[in-house]
Amino acid sequence: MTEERIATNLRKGVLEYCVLALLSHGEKYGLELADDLTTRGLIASEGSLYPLLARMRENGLVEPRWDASGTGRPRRYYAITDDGTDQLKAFAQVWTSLAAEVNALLEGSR
Amino acid sequence: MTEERIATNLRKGVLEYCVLALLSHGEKYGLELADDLTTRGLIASEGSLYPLLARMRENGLVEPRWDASGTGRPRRYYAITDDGTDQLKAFAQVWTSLAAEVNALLEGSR
DNA sequence: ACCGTAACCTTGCGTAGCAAGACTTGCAAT
DNA sequence: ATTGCAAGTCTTGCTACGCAAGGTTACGGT
Repeated sequence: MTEERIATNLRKGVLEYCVLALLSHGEKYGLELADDLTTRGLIASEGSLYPLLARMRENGLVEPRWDASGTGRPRRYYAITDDGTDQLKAFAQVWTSLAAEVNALLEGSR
Repeated sequence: MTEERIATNLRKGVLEYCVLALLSHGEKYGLELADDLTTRGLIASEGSLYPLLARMRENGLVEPRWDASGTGRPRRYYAITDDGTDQLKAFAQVWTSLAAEVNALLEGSR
């Protein structure tokens, strides 16, 4: 309950870059990303991911590609773009310094 | 520009607990908190802090006290409550595991 | 024909940070 | 006295994002 609320707000702003980090290893499709992120505790449902992927597509951070070669419904594979890679680097810097500040505060409060 | 947008979203959900952590050392008043948090890069302006303090007050996480003994305008000092201390502990756990996941992803993407 | 399931996407909602500025109070200089 | 300034508190309007729930498309098994 209360911990879910905490986690929900923590995820804001982190998720987008976790997707980029995952894609930096190679392309993945939607549900594959969703399952991975759910396992890691970074999303609560697909409802967070698909709107996010749409935004990232519009902003040119990822490049989608339909693949209907397999069986079942066609999958949409996403690859990271150069812009996405740049954003990922920028995020890593901001994250590192913010995480350091938060850790310092938490350390000090014990 | 872009880094500010990144930081803005990262701050969501972190700020409330950074305030609790700061108050766990002893009570502080509004602008004192604001200056400290600004220095640490955790808020961009007081506009984030005062509404947050109002929410935390309503939720019983902090206990305010007017102090007009000194010089200048009266200050409103905030102290952390038992509920606030509990929330801070809960946050520390959620934060630690989420930060570990994010760090793992960033490590892996290099 | 029907159902389950994988995969994709949409809608409506609540929440939280932010910029900008309003309001109040005390003090100091003219 | 009056003006100006700075410290301090709070409000308004905006935007962005995660989420739950549900809807859609395509295939395979019975």
